[in-house]
Amino acid sequence: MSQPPSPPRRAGRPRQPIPREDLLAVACSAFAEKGYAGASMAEIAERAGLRKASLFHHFGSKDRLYTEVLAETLGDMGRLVLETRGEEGEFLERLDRLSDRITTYLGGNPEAARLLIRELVDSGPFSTWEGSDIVQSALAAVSGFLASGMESGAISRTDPLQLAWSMVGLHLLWFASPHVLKHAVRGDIFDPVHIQNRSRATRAQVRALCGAQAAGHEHQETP
Amino acid sequence: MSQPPSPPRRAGRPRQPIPREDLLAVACSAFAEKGYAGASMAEIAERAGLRKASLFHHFGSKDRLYTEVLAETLGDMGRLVLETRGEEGEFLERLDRLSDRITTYLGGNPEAARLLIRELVDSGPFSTWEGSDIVQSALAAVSGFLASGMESGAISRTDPLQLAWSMVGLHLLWFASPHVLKHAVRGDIFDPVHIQNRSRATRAQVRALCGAQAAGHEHQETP
DNA sequence: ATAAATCTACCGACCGATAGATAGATTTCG
DNA sequence: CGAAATCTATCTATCGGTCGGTAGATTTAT
Repeated sequence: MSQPPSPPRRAGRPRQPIPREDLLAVACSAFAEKGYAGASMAEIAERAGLRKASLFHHFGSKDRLYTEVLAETLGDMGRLVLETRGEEGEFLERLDRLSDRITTYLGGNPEAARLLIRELVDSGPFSTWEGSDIVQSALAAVSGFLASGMESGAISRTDPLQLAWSMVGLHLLWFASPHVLKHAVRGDIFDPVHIQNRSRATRAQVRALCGAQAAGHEHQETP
Repeated sequence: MSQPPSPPRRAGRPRQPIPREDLLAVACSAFAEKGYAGASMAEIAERAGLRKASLFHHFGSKDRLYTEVLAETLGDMGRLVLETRGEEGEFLERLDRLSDRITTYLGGNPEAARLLIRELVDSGPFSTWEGSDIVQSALAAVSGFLASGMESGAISRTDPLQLAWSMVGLHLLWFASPHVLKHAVRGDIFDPVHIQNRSRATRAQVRALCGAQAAGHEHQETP
């Protein structure tokens, strides 16, 4: 599972330093798998192929490393929503686009969903920091997007907040519980085939959840 | 935040021992808030008003304590599903009943949703134990229930697994992220008023998600 | 009834391991 | 040279867990 006494690099400035993004990627995977408390700096360092002290040299503290990792994923998701919300086109079409983008992103980044869901559930030391604002604004953005769909009559009128958060749960939990689903589906949910299946399913589910018609006819007449 | 040198009880057999269920309740709350890795036995003991050594006297190990806590909540949820599935009545009516029961349970047990979602997301040391089977069978039960609804034509025909897991996410995330929602809704989501709101919302959402008609008319004609 | 024996729930003190974090030496790049 | 990146070594705090003991409660023997 690991090479125990590995002196991974010799001391001194290396010919080729480990890229910062690689360190972040390893940390992201560790935090996603074990959570903030469960992942140790030593383990992250070992996985990345350097020593714990070097990790501290780069990031100062575990908090800052986690924050940096989280900000990246959180930023990606936020941008996804904002981008789709700002585009032109019919509402239902953009709603589909949003579902597809989220599924594609979460499917392509197996750590993202777990990392996010952990942060949302945690009441840890990060419930009051800046990242919390990002979550709040992202939630507001989704709610606003859905509300605009209700205004235009494209989807049923309900509480946008409740709808938004149910959508978030619907999207996140699937990709956040790969080992539970591993038995149920036959194989890895991050296989391209399964991702495409999920993509199709979520698009339809989100539409249904929002109270839109099935795909095919894009506008409705109110009876 | 804590009383530092508190000698909570004196040694020797107490006149009134702390009930086991109280210890479990405290542990449940701790595990729900901070996760398995984040919650320490010393902290649980302190919250419960005794010493760490006494906790080990009662439960033997952290693993066993956690297992006991989790088994309780997991059992409750499983029973909920099985019970509703086995009842008589129209499918949509039972689907509503299931939504209501889940919302009532999660709303009445603020730790449950977080504890469950943590277990589902974790790939920790418990992904291969007996509790995993409970999760699997619960998932199968929900899928089977939905499949029966598709057979009878009460809801649209899709992949029961994908639908089931989306439903789980929809239900769990709301009650698992109280501090995120605290800003968005005005107040505590575990207030009876908000629970009732959520109850109404989820019933409608689950129906919509499953591709049923809005509440009111219980059967449909296929055009 | 009462005294001895046992049981139960608790405690303080401790253990090895590991956590996050720091200091200082070393080596290499620019 | 000086800054950057890495190492080894170490610190302190805390982790899960153990040990031996203590005193009130319960049971048993006489």
